[in-house]
Parts: sequence; C-alpha cells; structure tokens
Amino acid sequence: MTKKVSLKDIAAKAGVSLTTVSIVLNGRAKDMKISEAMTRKILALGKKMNYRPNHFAKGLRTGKTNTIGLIVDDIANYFFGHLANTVEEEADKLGYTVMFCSSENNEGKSRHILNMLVDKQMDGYIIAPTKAMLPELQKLIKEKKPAVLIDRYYELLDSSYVTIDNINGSLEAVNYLAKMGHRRIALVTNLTDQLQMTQRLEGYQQGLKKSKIQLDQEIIKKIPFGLSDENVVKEIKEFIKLNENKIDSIFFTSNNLGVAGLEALRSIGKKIPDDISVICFDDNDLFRLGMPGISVVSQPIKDIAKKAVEILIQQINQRSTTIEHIVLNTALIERESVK
Amino acid sequence: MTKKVSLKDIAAKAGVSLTTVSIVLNGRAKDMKISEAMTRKILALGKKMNYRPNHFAKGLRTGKTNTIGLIVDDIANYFFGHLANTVEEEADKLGYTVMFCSSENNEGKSRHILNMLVDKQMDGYIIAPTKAMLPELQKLIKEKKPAVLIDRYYELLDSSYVTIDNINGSLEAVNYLAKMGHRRIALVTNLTDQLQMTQRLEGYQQGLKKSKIQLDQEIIKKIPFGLSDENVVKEIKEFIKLNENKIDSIFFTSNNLGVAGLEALRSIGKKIPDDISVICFDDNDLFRLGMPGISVVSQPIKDIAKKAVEILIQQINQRSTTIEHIVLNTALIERESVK
DNA sequence: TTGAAAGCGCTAACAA
DNA sequence: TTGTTAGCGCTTTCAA
Repeated sequence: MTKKVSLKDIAAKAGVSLTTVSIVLNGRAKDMKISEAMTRKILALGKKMNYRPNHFAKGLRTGKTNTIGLIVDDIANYFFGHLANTVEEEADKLGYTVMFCSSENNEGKSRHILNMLVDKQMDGYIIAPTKAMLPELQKLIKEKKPAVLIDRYYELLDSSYVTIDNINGSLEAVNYLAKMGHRRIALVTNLTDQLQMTQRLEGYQQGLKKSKIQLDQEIIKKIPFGLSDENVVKEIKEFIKLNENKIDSIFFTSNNLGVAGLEALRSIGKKIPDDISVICFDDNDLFRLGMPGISVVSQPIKDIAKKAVEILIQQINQRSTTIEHIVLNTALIERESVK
Repeated sequence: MTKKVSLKDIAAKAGVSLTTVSIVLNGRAKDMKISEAMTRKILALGKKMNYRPNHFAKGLRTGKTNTIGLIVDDIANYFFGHLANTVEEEADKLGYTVMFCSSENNEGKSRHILNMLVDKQMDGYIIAPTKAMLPELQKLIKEKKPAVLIDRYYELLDSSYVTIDNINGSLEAVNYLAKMGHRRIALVTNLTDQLQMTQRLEGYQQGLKKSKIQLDQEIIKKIPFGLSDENVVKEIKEFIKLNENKIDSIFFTSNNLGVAGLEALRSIGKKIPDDISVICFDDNDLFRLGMPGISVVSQPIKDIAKKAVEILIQQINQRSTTIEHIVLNTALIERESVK
C-alpha cells in the first residue's frame, strides 16, 4: 500500500515549511504574498506527488466537511429518488457532496439517522422531517446549524423550508373531478399528522365544499405508514370493495398510494376510467405511460431540489441568515383516468 | 452553541485520565481490567453529558470511518434506487452508513466521485463501474481496499463482484418470444461495452441461434448513454418507424430503455401486444401494473444488494480476503405484452 | 488497574 | 515573504 503523501512530504521535497505548502495548496498564495516561483514550484510538486488532502485532519481542524446531509422518506420512491438526484447534481456544482439517508417514516430510524449525520458533522441538512426528529431538529436550529426542510415543515420549528401548495393542488384535483361530474369522491391518504398530508386532506375538503359536495368520512381511507406494499394494496382493496357502490372516483394523495391503488383496482377488476375515475398527487412513469394515463397533480421536483440546495448553501456561507419559506406551485396534468 | 463534550471533559469530571475514559467508552473495559465501579461511573457520565465521539478525530487516528461508498449509474433509476435502499438497510444493521453517488455513466463524473469517495476514506466501496474509473479502481484493488463491483465487472480487474446471469436471462427472453411465434425480434440496447449490456446482446444472439432465427443487424438499435429522456424516445421512435414492417417484437435490455420504448410505441400508436410484442430486462412499477403488463426478465435486486454488502463487510473485517464472484439468476415473468 | 505522552495531518496565530 | 508552534479529539504504546 503506497503511503499517502502529506503536506509534510511536499514541504520536505520543496525545502520549505509546512505552512507555506498549506497556504499555496489552499489557493491563498496571493493573499499571503508567497512568491510566484515558490507558488509554482509547490503547485507542481503537489500535482506530481498526487497530493490529496486528508479529509479528517482538515475536518478536525476546521470543522468543515463540504458535505450536506439529505434525509428523505425513502430513496427508492419516485419523488424522493428524483429529488435526491437533483440535490446531488446541484450540490456537486457547488463543491459539496451529499449523504443520503432514508427515514422510512419510522420513529427510531429517523432519530438514529439524524443523530448520525450530526455526529458526522454535515455542513448543512436538507430534511423531510418526521415527528420523532423534532427535539433533535429543534436543537439543530437553536445551534444555528444550516438546515432546510422539504416536503413538509412544523410550525413550531423556526426554520427555512421549501414546499408546495398542497392545499391548492388537492383542491384543484377535486374541482376537476367535480367538474367532470363526480360527486362521490373517495380519498385515500396516509394516517399521519405530517403537514403535506393534512394539507392535502384540507384541500380535498375545501374542494368538496367549493363544489357543494357533502363531506363523507366513510369514503376517506387513511393508511398507516410502515405497512408492507402488499398490505397497503390489501387495505385499499378492502376499502374499495366496502364502498363499491358509494364512490365514483378516488383521489390518492401520493405516488405510493396511487401505485398501490392501481394494483388494488386491477386485482378486483375495476376499469379506469369506465368503472371508476382516478387522480393522484405526484407523477411517475406508471402514471405517465400506463394505459390509461393517470391524471395527476404534479410537483416541480427539480425546482424544489434546486431551491433547497440554494438556500442551504447560502446559509452555510453565511451569505444569508434570514429564514426563507418557499411555497411552489403544483400543476394539474390531465390524462385519461378521469371521465 | 453548546460546546461539544470531549473525552477530556468526561475525564475531568470523573477525575481520571483520558485514556481510561477512552477505553471504557469503546467497550474495552473488561479487556483492560478497568474496575467495575470506574466503568459504571464513566459510562453513566458519558450518557449524562451526552458524549458523542468526534468522527474526525477518530478517523484521523484510526483511519476508520464506518462508512461505505456506493456508486450507481443513477439513483433515480428504479433498479439502482431499490438497490441503494437495500444496501443502506443492510449496512445500517451492521453499523455502517453509506454514501451514495451517481456516476450518470459519464466519464468525468465517474472519476470525480470515485476520487472524492477515496479522499473521504470510505472503509469500502460498492461500485457499478464505468470504464473511466478503471485506473482508479485498479489502484484501489492493488492497495487492497475492500471493494465489490455490482451489475457488471471488468475481466482485468481482480475484484469481487455480484452480478446476474445476463446471458441466460436474455436468452430466455428471446426463446420465450420465439416460442410465442415471433421471428423478427428487434433489440434495443445501449451503445456501450459495459459487460451487462454486451452479455445481454450475447444472450440475444444465442437465443436467436437456438431458435434458428437469422441474426439481422438492421433490427438491433444501440442508443448512446447520456441522451436526454426525450431524445432516447425519439431515437427509438425513429428506429421503430424505420423497421415497422420488419419486426414483430422488441426486446429492451434495460428498465430505462423499456420505459422510453413504451413511450415511443404509444406516441406512434402501436398497440402492445396486438401490433407488436414487447419484453424487457428489469422490472418496475410501470411494467408490473401498466396495461398491458410488460413481461420482463427480473433481477433479484435485494439479493444483489445483500450479497454485495455481506461480502464487502467481510472484507472490511478481514474475515475473508478471498475474491468472490457471485452470479445470481434472473426470473422470467410473463405478463400480457407478448402474444 | 490506571496514567502520561506521542502523534494522526492539518490550519492559523504569531514570530521572524 | 516564510517559518515555528500549538492544538483540534482521539487512540495506543509504554510506563507506573
């Protein structure tokens, strides 16, 4: 195993002190008025010896890691996977790497990964928060660690966030269904008090009201987090069968629920949109290209990611210390699942 | 900002030396015969003061990070997203965190992220390699850094890998199409010399031979990496239109190509399976739940991930230094896209 | 059974 | 314009 070259090695070869080498290799030669000749010599030596700074030593000394932590629900999920992709891309442009973790919407796991990221001293955090994280998150904010929340936030957490207008997105979905003649609009959502979901429920209710449709708790199904995929499908199947004659359409409040919903509908032989109309919050390949195409409320995933990174890096660089609340708009995409 | 507690702080409070605290907190009290009373006292203090080891100091001293690096083509891709998910899960069980990066099958990016991971001194690497990485990878192997390749490997790289039987998977797909009466089987694959793809091509050729079908280069389409999604669709569309009357079925060699292929087919109004039959390497939600369901050669994603982590961690722990070559089997899933 | 001290590689304050 | 030195927090050898 070839020994790694350190600043000391270079200093020795160059016949100068450690400090000089450090300064030059950190691009501060001009500031410190190191002679051009010296600068060139050291730079060349650094390249020739293939010097790679020791990340630990640097971190230990400066406290900086050039890494940001990203916590999402599930990296395999379409929304979060694509979000993560753009976050990485944007961060990379600015010289940061990102460390992803999936919270799985699970209390223990959430807290565990956040602590772990804090231990590893990320320079900043982009987090789709869970309730279990609240205490840790509060501490983070209090200590003025750069952080921006995504997808949802907590009122009592005085932090920046980037979200979308969930209420209006849902409202539009429901209005659209109503406009197409549907009156018995079922809702399939998650059993959670996470804001994005309560807002989607709220939008559903507002939409009904606006369309003068009576709210019926019976045709609202709330599915707990943490069920296996098969069990989610099962729950939805049972819900649909139970309300077969009471509903004419279903609004799924997420990607995952929608996919499971399609599976459920298929397995009980319901045809979209002939037997039942369907609309979903969040887009994906299945909705876009499946037959029939599923109408969706689509989120500007790239914009969310870009904005989150932008705000975070500003905070890290202290260029801005103001708390930003960004709310982006959704877009209703009509396909063939509503009739 | 509350100052972080260090071993020194605890030592001071406990009235003992730094060393003792370090030993106890690392669970080596028994080995070093530290008295029970002392052990308990320090442990309690550590908990009370909420001691969190400094990752940099530890890493600087020991060279260990408890982090593994994972390089995939694209974290937003179904296959790699799910793979990453399981890798994280498995690694977590063993006390490791994982740092994901997407190579985007791009030369510069590949090399860049590998270097970056090496700089950050991962304890081990799980890599879907690209050609551009070869020199760095070779160095890694020579320095006996734990690493296992996934999805593909390079003969000249003497390293462990976990892959699937691509040749047989493709062969089965082609045989299946032939058995269903197809003779003009087009292939849509990537223009690359990456092993998983050349093997799938090889399997296609073997399948044709076995079914006594003449190979026709004209109905093999190779799409370069790095095109935008729309352009991939466009390329496939043109290919299909050009060969409209010459083909009765298409075999897509990946997830991404299949999705783009479905989009292309739809946009030119070709119905599956009436106008054309389709089969794809790799599964996803669209293939599983779309109408019609797309028949696929499915990979055991979880097993690949688990095996890769298992082998890697063994290497890290020096429990095993032997190079392992794992080749898992695919499964042909028949749905409705072939007639 | 415990402690002192060296040193991992780097940066930055201070000297020269 | 460059060098000396202290110290970031930790582990480990050697000594007591």
